[in-house]
Amino acid sequence: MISNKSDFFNQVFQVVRLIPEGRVTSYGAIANYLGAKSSSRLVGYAMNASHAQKEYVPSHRVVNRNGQLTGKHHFATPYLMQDLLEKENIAVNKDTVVNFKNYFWDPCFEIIL
DNA sequence: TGGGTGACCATAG
DNA sequence: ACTATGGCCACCC
Repeated sequence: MISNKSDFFNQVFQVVRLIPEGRVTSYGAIANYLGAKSSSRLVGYAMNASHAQKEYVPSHRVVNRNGQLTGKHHFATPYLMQDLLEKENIAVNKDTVVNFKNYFWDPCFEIIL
């Protein structure tokens, strides 16, 4: 149980905050963890509002299932997302996380229920 | 109240 | 291998 509130957005934000430094996950994985596996679009939609949250949400650690930085245009600058990832020792090439599988962090598997 | 939208994903051709 | 399409459902007019 991530949050008592049934707020979908809130739950997404909570999960994203749990992503460790130097790791990434996918929209689908988060949606799956929240029990809405087909609603991965909602996760992306939620991230759109992540900047407005009181608590910091490391949305740069969330990429699509191919490891592509599809949301980079929604950051302050298009290169910010890649920049933040590289600061966490995650290599990015052509908008794609190198060795994405290696860094992949699946909430279902990593969070102890 | 209802329809459009989206930082996605899986499947079909 | 690549493109098209449908589903999904919370959110915002």
